[in-house]
Amino acid sequence: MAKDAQHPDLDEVPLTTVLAALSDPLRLGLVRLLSDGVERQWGELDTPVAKSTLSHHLKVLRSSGITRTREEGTRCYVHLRLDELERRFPGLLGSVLAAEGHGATTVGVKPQRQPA
Amino acid sequence: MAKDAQHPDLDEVPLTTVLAALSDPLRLGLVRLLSDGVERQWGELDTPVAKSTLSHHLKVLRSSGITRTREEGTRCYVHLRLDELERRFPGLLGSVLAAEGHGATTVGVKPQRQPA
DNA sequence: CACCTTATTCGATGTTCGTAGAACATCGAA
DNA sequence: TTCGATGTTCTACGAACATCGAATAAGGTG
Repeated sequence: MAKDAQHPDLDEVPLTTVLAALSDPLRLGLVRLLSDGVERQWGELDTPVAKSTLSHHLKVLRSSGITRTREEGTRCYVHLRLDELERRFPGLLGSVLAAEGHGATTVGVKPQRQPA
Repeated sequence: MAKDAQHPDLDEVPLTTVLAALSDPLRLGLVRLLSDGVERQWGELDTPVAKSTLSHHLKVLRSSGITRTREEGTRCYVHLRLDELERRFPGLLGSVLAAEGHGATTVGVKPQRQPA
């Protein structure tokens, strides 16, 4: 992401934007995976889409204030803005994650080459 | 709606579908208006869109299991499936309605000609 | 420096969505 | 039956979106 790593102030983000971001199966899957609060690296995310597509979806999540991206060298790490989301939309993430039969794409974690 | 007034079983509806339905400003506005549990007639809904567009949005809400439509003569009435939604997605509607700065379109209630 | 890895951006494509107007179907009332 | 009110459906179109592959930029490593 780099240059335009715009992380919006959550107070500026309308609810509709967040809901739209969460209404995509892949993005919801990503959020579910990240819901444990652990920061993941791009490469760890095991999704059924092309790299560029994944990059796009992560950008959507980022620009809607759901995730935060941090870069370290060439690697990028993502994590949910859990606390902020909870303050802005109390209970939302919880009820979203609690739902069964969510149509989310299952996103796994690829064993990543440990940067020693 | 009439012929194909399909009201899906909420258990069959994926979360992503519900979120997608709620991510539109007008639809979210409709849901907010209906959140008091009161059943409203089509004509009562004061929205800034054409009749056909409103019909479309109401159809989306209906087919995603959020609202239920009842027809009486030529009039149609809508109301939220509050209890069912709560059981299926506990807390979801509450947190959605609680959010401030939702980007919802404000939907008013038109004084309706009382069918005496 | 050459090279590999990682992620972004660009161009192209096909799909879905929101919207409106016109035509149609229904029902109730005059 | 004719008219008016109410909704639905059809058709169309531009905007937005999802997707991919190729090209690009930036960091490490040898």
